[in-house]
Amino acid sequence: MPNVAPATRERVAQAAAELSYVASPAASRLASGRTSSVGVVVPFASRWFFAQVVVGAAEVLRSAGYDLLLYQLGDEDGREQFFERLPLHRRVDGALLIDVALQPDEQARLQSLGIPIAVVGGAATGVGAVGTDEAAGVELAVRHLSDLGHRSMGMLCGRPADGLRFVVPDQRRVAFLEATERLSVRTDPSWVVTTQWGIEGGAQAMETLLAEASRPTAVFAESDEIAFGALRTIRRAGLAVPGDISLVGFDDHELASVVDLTTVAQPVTDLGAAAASLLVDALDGEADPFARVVLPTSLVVRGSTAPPR
Amino acid sequence: MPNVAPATRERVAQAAAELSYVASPAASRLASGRTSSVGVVVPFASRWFFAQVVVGAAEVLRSAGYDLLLYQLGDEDGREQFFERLPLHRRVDGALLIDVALQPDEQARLQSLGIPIAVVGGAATGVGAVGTDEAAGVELAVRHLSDLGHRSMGMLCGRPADGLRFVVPDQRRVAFLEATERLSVRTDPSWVVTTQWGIEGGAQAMETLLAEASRPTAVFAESDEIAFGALRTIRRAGLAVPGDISLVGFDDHELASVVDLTTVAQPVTDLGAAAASLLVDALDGEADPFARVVLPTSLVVRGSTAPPR
DNA sequence: GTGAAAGCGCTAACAA
DNA sequence: TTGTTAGCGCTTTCAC
Repeated sequence: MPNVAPATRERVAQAAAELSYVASPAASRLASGRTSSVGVVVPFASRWFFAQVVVGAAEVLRSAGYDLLLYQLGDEDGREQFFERLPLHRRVDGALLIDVALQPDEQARLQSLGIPIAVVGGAATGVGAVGTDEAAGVELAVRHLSDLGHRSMGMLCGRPADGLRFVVPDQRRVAFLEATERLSVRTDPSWVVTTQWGIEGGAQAMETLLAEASRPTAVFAESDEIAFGALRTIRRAGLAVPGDISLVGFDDHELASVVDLTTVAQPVTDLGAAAASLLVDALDGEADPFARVVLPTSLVVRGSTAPPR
Repeated sequence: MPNVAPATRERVAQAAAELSYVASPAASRLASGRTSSVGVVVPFASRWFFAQVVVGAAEVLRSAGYDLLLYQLGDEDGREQFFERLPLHRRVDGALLIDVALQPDEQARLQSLGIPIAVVGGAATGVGAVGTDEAAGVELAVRHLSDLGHRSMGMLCGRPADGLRFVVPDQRRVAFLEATERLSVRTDPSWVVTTQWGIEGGAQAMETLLAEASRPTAVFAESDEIAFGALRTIRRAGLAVPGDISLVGFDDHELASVVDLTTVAQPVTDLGAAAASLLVDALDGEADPFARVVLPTSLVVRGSTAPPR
């Protein structure tokens, strides 16, 4: 309605507001084919990293006028069901996957939705992708320890329960092996232990490592949560951090400061915001829907690292 | 289609599955007036407690066939906008509010949606409500300390940033005062310090408490996250836990075991699941939509409490 | 019990 | 430009 006096327009808008009239989303969706909502898919909604990313995405989506439909994959069964039933079908205009390593068939299934897709972590083709510079971050950790004088290092890697696949863990393990080699730091296959993701996993992994005949003077944990578990094991074993073992994590979890953990910080909320922006731009047809964004990491030195004895 | 041979019915279903046909949600919504989705409203999606509750709710909602629309209030501005614009309007069949202390006008606004509502934490009338037995939980903490021989106790309370209102903090503070009185434990207004919610808030609150001329031998923190911050301050002040001060938290946060914190555990995920069930039942017209569920707490004794010196 | 038809409340294409 | 109309794809009601 272009030719309407501003005053009239204002009054109409006001009346609408007072009656709290809003166009029926259902009718609008049916007629236009647009849902004004995007699906955000996470393996586990409660894990710190995912929750942070969701927050970043939520803010961007809200101000762009999109509703946020949250889907939690959960265990392997849930994951299969998700890709089989595709509950996003016809319900969202776009999808945002957080740290879900897409198998080829899963990706094909997803593409069959015919909607723009963005991912955080991982690098599927044909989708927008944002992530942190994993290799650089890992190098930051290894170099820090190396600079302190550590010549032998181990690593604690996480493998999710129930066979769920992620992509970031592999990237970090590979980066660790490359960085140690580049810096001529000694490591050993028996010092790179993989267990279940999370605190309990980290605790177990460190138990395994401590049970080895020899052990490194420093340990890099793939995530702060794994490091937290490792910390618990080390302390319960009567050893001191950093006296007996230096420990570095990855994430800069909000509790890292409480346990005085040196860690590689990544801009977690920004990851979600960036991915959501990518998606929103793609939905507006305003941008390369297959863009790739890499965010930087930084080292936060706290009290869990020191020169070796 | 009642009179269809089972075999035929099966074949049709299979064909539908193969073509991955699903009824258009938009059309279905428009025709039926039902959206098959519920709105879940949280102050901050990334805080541990809220994320846990959302997970509990998500699982129940998913298996009941409801989509989960996530709304994050954020700061006071966001909250006002939410209640003014009511973005849930005509988009959801029901709403689940997590720890949002409803002002009378806000509740009225919400009721104007004309949909079933359930809340976690707090006890608005005319809605389904689930919560933990706050008073009993606080008593558990105070009694534990009292049993250890502590005759003086302080408390660290959280006040959210930006004037956002919650209801649970007040309940816990009142319960603390009642419990200490009942057990003849000494406390003091200057020992009950309220600051911003969270780790940093807890750290500050403990600084304030340590600056007092006299101080209690034990401290109860309203939440584990506040306790984590307090722990950091105590350690940085060169004091020992539990040597100099005993500390008890509330929640049984997944990291409580890492810092060896004695705490009052509450079934966080169950809260979300119970509230979601309440809502689903109300939507099915199968239950009292104003039901009230109270879940129990339990004491988890770890290493942050001991008899006073 | 079965099938046809009339909306649900918008959007978009079209005619005026 | 502006107003009109034909769907969008279901659900539900109402004849049959």
